[in-house]
Amino acid sequence: MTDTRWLDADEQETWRAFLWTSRLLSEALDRQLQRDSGMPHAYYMILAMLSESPGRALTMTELAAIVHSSPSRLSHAVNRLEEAGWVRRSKDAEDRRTTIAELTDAGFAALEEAAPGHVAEVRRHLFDPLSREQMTEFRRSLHALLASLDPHREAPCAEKRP
Amino acid sequence: MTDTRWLDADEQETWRAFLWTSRLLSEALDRQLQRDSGMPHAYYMILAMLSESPGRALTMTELAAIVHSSPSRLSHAVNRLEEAGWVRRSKDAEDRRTTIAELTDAGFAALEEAAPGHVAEVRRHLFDPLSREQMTEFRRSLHALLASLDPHREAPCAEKRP
DNA sequence: GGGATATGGTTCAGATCTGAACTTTTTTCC
DNA sequence: GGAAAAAAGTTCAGATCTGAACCATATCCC
Repeated sequence: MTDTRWLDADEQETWRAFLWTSRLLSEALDRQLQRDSGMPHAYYMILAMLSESPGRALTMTELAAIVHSSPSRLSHAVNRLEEAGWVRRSKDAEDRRTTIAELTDAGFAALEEAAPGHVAEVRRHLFDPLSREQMTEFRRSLHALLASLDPHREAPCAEKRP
Repeated sequence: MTDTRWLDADEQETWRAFLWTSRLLSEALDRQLQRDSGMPHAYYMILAMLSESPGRALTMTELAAIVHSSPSRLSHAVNRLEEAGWVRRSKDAEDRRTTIAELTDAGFAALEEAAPGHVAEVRRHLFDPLSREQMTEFRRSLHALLASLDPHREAPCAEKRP
């Protein structure tokens, strides 16, 4: 770090716009979900990812990777979801180290109840303001950023190669 | 909410890419700042915004607006920053309700120490992966999103009208 | 076989964040 | 002038998150 190359005006502006956009969006989603369904966005994601999995179940490690959570955070979150009756833990018979988290029927119902409002909020803030071409170009840029942020491509939003 | 319009494949992909990008970026910044300077990004922002203000001081309300923090969160954060000796609180003589937060010399020094590494991280993850044209287009999209997320334009990254 | 290492998860301690309640001071408005 | 409302912050209680330490099981490799 000999000689810092500071951000010029356009870069500053872009950086702050990105910061504000991501914070405002995640706050809007959290507020909507908390208000209408009594769960933070992180918990919604857990339910959603489980619901898309075969058998509506995943090991804790798989689930942590998909929702990008630390083992610790996920463990706490699943504790709450289990208290709510939305997820059930069980031990794997093959490998007794691993814990399987399974979406309960009540959890699936809660997710179905929450989804429409959540999707509407995402659409309202993320897609309604952008034209289709803008969205495509925007996604291209995000994938370029992901290449740097996630060099091993662990994120479950792999770039589709044409 | 009669009939939900779900996200199509491209929208799903865009939405997940955005989620991952913003989370990975904010984690990368937090990790770098915590490791090299012992502060989370939110605290860095407070120091940075104070340093750019006349007299390196702002009222708590002004500061909360600029860094987009709730009054409560800001109050907690300034407690920590005061314990670290980086910020000093004082009462306004005119309006005895308001508290003024002022960056100390030690706080300014800590900021100067932290800035190069932080800027390098932002540049590395946000600007190196994008061409200049991509960045400009990306910023345009962000401003379109901000129009919906921040209808009263409270964010300090006002769209420049040509 | 059996110790060293790796893997899967949880727990612990502590930091941060959230929303609501509260205190103090100022402004508004008869 | 004085009660009611607003504004500025703080504090309280509780939720969530973080990183490190920890336990249990499984795999590796002589």
